[in-house]
Amino acid sequence: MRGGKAGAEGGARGTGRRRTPERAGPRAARAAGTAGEAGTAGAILRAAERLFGEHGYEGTSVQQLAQLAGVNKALVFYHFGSKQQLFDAVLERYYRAHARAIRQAIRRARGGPRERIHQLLDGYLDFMERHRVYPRLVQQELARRSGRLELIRRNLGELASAVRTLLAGLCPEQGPLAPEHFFASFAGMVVTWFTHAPALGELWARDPLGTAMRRERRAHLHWVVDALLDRLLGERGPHAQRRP
Amino acid sequence: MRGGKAGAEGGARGTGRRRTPERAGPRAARAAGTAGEAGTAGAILRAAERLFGEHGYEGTSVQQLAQLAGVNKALVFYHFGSKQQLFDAVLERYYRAHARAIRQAIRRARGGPRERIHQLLDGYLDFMERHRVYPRLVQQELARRSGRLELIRRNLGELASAVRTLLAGLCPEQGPLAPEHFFASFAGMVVTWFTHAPALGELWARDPLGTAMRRERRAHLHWVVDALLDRLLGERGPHAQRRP
DNA sequence: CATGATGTTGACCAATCGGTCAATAGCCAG
DNA sequence: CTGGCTATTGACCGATTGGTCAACATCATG
Repeated sequence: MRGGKAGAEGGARGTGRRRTPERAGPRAARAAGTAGEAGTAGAILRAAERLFGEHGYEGTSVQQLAQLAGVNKALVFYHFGSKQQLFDAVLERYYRAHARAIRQAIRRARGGPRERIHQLLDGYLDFMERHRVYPRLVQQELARRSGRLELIRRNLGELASAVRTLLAGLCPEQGPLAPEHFFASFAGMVVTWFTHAPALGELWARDPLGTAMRRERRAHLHWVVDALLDRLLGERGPHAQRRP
Repeated sequence: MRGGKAGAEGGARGTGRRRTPERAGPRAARAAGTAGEAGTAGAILRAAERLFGEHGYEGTSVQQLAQLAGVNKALVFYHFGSKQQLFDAVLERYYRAHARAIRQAIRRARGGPRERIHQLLDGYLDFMERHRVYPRLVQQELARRSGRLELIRRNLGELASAVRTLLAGLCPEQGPLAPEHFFASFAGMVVTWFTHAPALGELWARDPLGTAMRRERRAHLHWVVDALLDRLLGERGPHAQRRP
């Protein structure tokens, strides 16, 4: 807790302004549209996406935010109510975009289970490549105390249930080969590639986010998908588990 | 940049103190020992490990640090010079412990390549389970501007080269099946399990860090190792690549 | 006891923090 | 032109930030 009235309550000083906390901007951000958000609020939002993604919540000041957006600092509070609510708005936007991308990838998927899984992976990778600060944002939110976990859960839930549906019948429902583990494994393999990109680049003297390396990574992940699916299908037969 | 002289330079005001920045503590932290660090400096270090790991660098104040350690705030600067240098000390300690654990796992490994790989994975998991804030610390450091990338590279390098040695002859040296990709994949699968634990727990109503789930996860990862190795070995034969 | 190094303390600093507020600019409807 | 509404501004607030400093405690050695 730092600065300010530390609670937004307790004021009611002199003027009759009752300080309704639900206000938070010009009529709920322009009809709550999913538009590209031109104008002042949009500029602030874009600056927030970048700075929160690069420096984290605590590492970003409202001053920097306003400066990058090219607007007055007070406008941030006018349009979004508080720094925390601005952060929530940024997360919400990303989550919506992510969920939309996942749904689209599932809807467009064609072919058998194996092909559909490959297409879902491609959709996931596409989204990550288009929104590179997103995994960092999520990770930083996870690290924070009393983060908006329900937001994350809602969003992760969409992807997780998609994976569970796709894997239905291909793997056991419980134990080490449950869909949850495969979901966590692939999310991990994809996400860390982006969050650890600076260190991996330093280590290999090749930019992991460059075109060539991204394509290579994609091929690697598809190869892993096939390897796991083959073993999964093989084990449904007479094969025994290797490491009990 | 926030507070203070904002540069530690340019002072030289009045007093003759030339402000040698190399000072930073009581003769370089008690002979630079790897000891358990009892005493004031140790208490500060332990508090720093916890708070930096939980709230991140920017999210932790020197005040909180000193309070948790039960010492005066000024002592933090006396023993470690600055907040940044304290953070570096914490990272350095973890890196040393990590490198030691990796070396030990490699030295103790017995059997053929497959068995050695399994044992290295176990060693990696053991370390992560014992130091749960470590992956968060690394991630937060990665996200920060002008982080100590060389520190991370040195540490990641040790593990990466171990993986490369173990995989030598088992996989191509370049392309989507290069050791680097397998290294990144397994690091990702392990690390995200810990960094995303709160969200995954919320999602599944089971604690990913609980004993049962940790054991399950370990079994899953060993299964993945076998699946990938089998396919890798199979492809060295007459098999063709599935997805060109 | 005197001395000097090593630890420790609380008061203090400028800068910055998130947030508020009265004044105002712009604009459209009446 | 006049209200009334929204958007914008700059000055301002108390709290907290990382960091400094002179005074002081502690203690082994001369």
